[in-house]
Amino acid sequence: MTIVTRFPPSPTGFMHIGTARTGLFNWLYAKHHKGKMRFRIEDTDRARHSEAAVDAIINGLKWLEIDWDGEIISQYACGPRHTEIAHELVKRGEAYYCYCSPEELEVMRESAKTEGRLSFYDRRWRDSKATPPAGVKPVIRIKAPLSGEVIVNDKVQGEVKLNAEQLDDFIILRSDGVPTYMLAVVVDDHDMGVTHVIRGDDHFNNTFRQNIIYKAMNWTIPVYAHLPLILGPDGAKLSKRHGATSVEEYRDMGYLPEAMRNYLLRLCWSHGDDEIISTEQAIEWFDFDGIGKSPARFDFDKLNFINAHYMKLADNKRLVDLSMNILKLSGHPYSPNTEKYLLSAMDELKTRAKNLAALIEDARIYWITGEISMDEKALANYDEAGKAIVKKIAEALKTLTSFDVATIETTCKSIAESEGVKLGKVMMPLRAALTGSTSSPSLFHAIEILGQEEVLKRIQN
RNA sequence: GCACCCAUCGUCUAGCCCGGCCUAGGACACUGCCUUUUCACGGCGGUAACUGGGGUUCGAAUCCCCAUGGGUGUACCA
Repeated sequence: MTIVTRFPPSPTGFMHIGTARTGLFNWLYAKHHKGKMRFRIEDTDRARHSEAAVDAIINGLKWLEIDWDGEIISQYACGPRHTEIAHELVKRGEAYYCYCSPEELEVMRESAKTEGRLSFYDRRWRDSKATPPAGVKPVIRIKAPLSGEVIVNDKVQGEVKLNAEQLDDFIILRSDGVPTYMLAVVVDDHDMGVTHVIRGDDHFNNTFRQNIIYKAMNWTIPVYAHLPLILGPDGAKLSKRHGATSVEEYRDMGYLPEAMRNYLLRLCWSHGDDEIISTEQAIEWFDFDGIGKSPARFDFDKLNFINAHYMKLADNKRLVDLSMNILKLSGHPYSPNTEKYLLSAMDELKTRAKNLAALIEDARIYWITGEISMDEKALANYDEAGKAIVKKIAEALKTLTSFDVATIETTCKSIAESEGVKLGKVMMPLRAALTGSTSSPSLFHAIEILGQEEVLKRIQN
């Protein structure tokens, strides 16, 4: 039997980090078992629907380099089939029409609340022979079991039992004829041949309800795996106030997709002491037994560490291209030679930064143009004595006939010696003059990369 | 409120299912030293946890119960 998982996001306008994690796990599980992952857009909410929102999800997935099998299915487009099944269920005696008004339901809901019951609908139309009220469009409700225990077998959570009293005869077809989510998911998953449902734990309670539909249709219940949720650093639901929550934000900060995958994988899943896990290894190792049961907090520090690791491994040209995008995104004016400089300096730059936005910041010496504005610390280094030293360096550099790292270094060191100061006393003013800051990559390298003419011009300014 | 789930360093986790090998391991973060033209990187160290209380047992992080804390769900949303 081929294993079929699914990725069913609802188009909200961006791709949440939790959605990405679920997608990754579905993808890894399918890959591990040489199965397939289907892609379905849960676009039944027409009010919120937009093509741009769908694109955001697709782009997010593509950026993460997660692929899927077959066409993208629109849940909305499957509406007629959902309706058909709803009526089929009525025909089979597994569902029925309910003519309750919103007011009636509100009364039931209130009394359920005061009595501390979870289910509230009193099933008054379940086996009613009464004449339906005129002019009322009914909903269709499923017949939930009246007593006993309902059991969900979950690959992560284990066997979970629920008393049938907790279950309502929930609505599967609204009065306007639009199917509900509960019905649509089951029908789509069945029609798409989904064998394994891997999703967030927030869906767990739905599972009991969805199984009622599976049973009523006599369909095979899929294997379930409910993943613990990803929380914010403070343990509360991950939201915007914690910082970036969408994958595109991480992309734009210059995180690498392979790093994102590795980090997300390690939330709620482990393989012994392994931390750095390539996608190939992940596919080989991924299975349900490595998934933990408790929710995990999103930790930006660890993501940074993982990203820094993958940046060191990444191809220089690729990093230059990505950095240029980020530089453009930042809106800073930059030197026309930036790309060339970055390529020469990338070996060093990529070992220093946690992400590409930080890399660009660190690499300012390679892109700044015009007058350099110094920060406070730089200014302190660029005092009268500093200025004098920088002037001396400029004069010395001017006379060099060979402009390489070794010669530049020797030149600077001999100036320090003749001045009777430590090398730092020479380099810091120069750094201030060249970068406007007190931290930068190795100046010897940078000076070589920029070239004699450019460096002298900058010192002049 | 009710229902379900979870509970090891600040964080991610190993160990738990099949009690002794656990004076609880790894990683991030933090921190000390080394390296160093700055800031980083890197190398070598350090601090730091079994939520509490009852059982069961010769023995419990590991099994059971209760408490507490946290999460999720409770729609004619998805």
